[in-house]
Amino acid sequence: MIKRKDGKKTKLNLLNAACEVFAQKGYRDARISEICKRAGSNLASVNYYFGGKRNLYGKAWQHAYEKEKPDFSDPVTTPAQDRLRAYIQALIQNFSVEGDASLFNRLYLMEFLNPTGLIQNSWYKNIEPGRRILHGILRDIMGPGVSDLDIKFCELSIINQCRIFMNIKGSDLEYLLGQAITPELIRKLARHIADFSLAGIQTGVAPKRESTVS
Amino acid sequence: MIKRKDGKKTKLNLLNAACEVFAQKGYRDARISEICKRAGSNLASVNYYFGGKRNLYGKAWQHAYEKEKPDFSDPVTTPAQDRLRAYIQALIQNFSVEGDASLFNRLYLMEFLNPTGLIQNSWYKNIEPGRRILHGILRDIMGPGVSDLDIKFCELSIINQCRIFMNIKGSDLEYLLGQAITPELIRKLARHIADFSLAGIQTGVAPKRESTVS
Amino acid sequence: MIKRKDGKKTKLNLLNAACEVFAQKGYRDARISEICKRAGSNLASVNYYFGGKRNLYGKAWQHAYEKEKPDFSDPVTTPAQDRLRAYIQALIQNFSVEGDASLFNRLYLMEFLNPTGLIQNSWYKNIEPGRRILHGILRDIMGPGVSDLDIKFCELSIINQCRIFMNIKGSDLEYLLGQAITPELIRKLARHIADFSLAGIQTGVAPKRESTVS
Amino acid sequence: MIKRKDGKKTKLNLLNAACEVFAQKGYRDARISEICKRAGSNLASVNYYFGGKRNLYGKAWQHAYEKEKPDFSDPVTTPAQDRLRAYIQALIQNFSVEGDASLFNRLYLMEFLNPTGLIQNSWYKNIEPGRRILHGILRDIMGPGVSDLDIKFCELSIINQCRIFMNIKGSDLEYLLGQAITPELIRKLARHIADFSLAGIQTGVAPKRESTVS
DNA sequence: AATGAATGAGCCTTCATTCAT
DNA sequence: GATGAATGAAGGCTCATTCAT
Repeated sequence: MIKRKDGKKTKLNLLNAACEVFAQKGYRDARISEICKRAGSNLASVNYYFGGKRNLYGKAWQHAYEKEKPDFSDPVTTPAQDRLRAYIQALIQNFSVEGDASLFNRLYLMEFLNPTGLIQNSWYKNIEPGRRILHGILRDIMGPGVSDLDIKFCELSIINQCRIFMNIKGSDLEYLLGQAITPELIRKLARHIADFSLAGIQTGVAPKRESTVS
Repeated sequence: MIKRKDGKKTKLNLLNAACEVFAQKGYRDARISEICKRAGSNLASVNYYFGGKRNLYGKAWQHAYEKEKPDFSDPVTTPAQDRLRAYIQALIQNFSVEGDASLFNRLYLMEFLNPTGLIQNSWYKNIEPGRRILHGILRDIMGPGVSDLDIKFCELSIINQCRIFMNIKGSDLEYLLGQAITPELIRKLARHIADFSLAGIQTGVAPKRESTVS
Repeated sequence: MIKRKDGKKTKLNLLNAACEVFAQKGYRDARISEICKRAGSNLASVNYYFGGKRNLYGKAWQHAYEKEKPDFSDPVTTPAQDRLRAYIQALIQNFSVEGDASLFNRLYLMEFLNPTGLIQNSWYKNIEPGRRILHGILRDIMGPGVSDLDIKFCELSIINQCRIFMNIKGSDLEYLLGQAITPELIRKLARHIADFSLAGIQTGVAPKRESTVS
Repeated sequence: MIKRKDGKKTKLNLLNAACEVFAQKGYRDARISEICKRAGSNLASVNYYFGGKRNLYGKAWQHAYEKEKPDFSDPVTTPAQDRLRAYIQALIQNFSVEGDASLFNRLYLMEFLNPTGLIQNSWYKNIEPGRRILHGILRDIMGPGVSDLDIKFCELSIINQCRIFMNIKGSDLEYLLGQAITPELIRKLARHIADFSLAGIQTGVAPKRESTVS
């Protein structure tokens, strides 16, 4: 069963294995020997296909993002508030695959903590597009009279609420909430965030208190 | 020949140096040689005083927390809403020392990503107390009729909003907001979070919509 | 798609590329990947055509010698002293192609320093023939009364003088002589060696001092 | 017998072992594992003491030179011709330690063939001084009327004659000469070179033929 | 006949730790 | 009590070679 025709497959195996191991162990603690073992390939294959551990890390990062890219493709005809709910739902799901920080999010934090310099412009390429969609939704809700900064503050409020799973271990979250994390609970949480945020957004609209005015 | 008088001082130097290096490089990339050099001590001193790199890491974690512990000691007589504003202010300041993720927060994320098992019960000992205070404030605002889960959801919404600096590089944040991060901007942000959250909290109170009811 | 028609050509390309790379980098530092790239052939072609790096090295050695074999074919009727001058001229040119040690000479030194055992009897096969010619010339000049050892000493004196370029970098030689190495200078040098040697040879002739007599 | 006090000794052992192994195998083929084994030290000791293989190579080169530095310290009152004989004797001995190319000469050739760039200015620091002495001797013999270039040509003629052992294996030389290489033979050879050269030198003097005049 | 995919052996280096002082 | 010398373990990478096509 010694195959010599699956160049693409082996590469993909390595990529997947790398995502898991890098996300689990971090760049330095990740052993290419383990990655190769999981991918069922030779120890030298990482160098052969990617030219080294560092390059593999960069490719794995991108690969993980592609796999988990959230889908925000709601028709513009949908009411803005419903679009926001869908957005939050997608985001929180994205952040909470498997209950713990998802593959990509772990890699994102890794890069945040120990920048390798191998992920060039990740923010602009990967994060920014999704944020722009949120910006559009918020503009629709808040109206043209609101300043861009106020909208951006709301973006941050919403996105960071959705990042629960990025900053806390599933087990700790369960301890805190006093109950197991079920899909049902996550849905409940998404609804809370949406309600909470829609109310918060109103603050920035209409009567326009002195709130964010210096 | 300035020897033999600074047993405690050397230990403290090591601790401070360790905080910096661990926070900067992460556990694996941190070199005890660098820590010792910064502390102005001998290469073997880490082993001598702490018995190894792993133990030093644990101690450094605690040390960093003590140094940055936020102060939530508002008198209970203060109106709950004002206490919440103060709480948020303290939290965001804690998270944003120097504009980037603070020392302790970096270590917190490190431990989150690569649990060493050396930080036993850190959550319960260090994070939980502060959370209980927030819980109390929210209970005061929302009243006794609200379920504990609803309050905890609000806790999460608030805390995570304050964690902005934990998940994004200062430079990326500046790009996003379109302006430099000044103390003034941070105050503005804190005010936004307070306003946004106070509005969001109301959702969970009074008319009690079907919100968090499954 | 220019395949399957150049078996011989590819082999020759490999041989030439190998000479260059081996001479430039030495046996160990030479990379067959580079040889193949220069030859415009496949990475596996070396093994296919030559059965491995070691064998290729041996073939390249021979190939380089054939390409630079000096021409000592002066008619025996020419006066012996003129034949010596021509010999020296040929030798020094052979050793100084391009101003630096020539291809073959580098390979010769390589093999001298790190015998691979692949160049069997190189001395006897390649060097010896030319030396015999010199021996004949010297015998003609010095006469039948001179011992073979004395003649051989003169051979060595002459040959080694011609080996200037084998032991010193062109740039160092220029520094030493205080001028650029031009064809003109090389001719001057050849003339010096001839004059110098012809005078030296006389020592071994005639009056026969106690010189080389133990 | 585990010693912890012989830092200097271990370093010296490594240096000596390195000279041997580098001279024997060349830079690339030399294994630091073998060097360490010969020095009776740990595999990591090369990095500890020298910071890597490359640095060790540079130090070994210098070390080998110091060990074999020829002694040309004849009083200036000695007749120039005798000083030349002594010089040649010293040079040929230097080049022929053990019958084969000596340690330093092998390293010299290695560097000549595969410049590492680690031997900075070695030529000027190590080779040049000895050459200047020869220059002085020749100037004394040839008189002030002779051009510098003519003297330098003679330098080259002499030095290269002495470099016999740098270019030919001892065994090949024995084959060529038809006898074993004994100290007696080497002395005889030195005498030949001196006689041969002294005669050659005369060419460049007195009547000043058209010799080196283009 | 000739090639590109894939491999395995081995080397240099790093670095936390230990030992003798 | 504290230090500098020295070590052992292990990891990433290189590269000639082999295999299946």
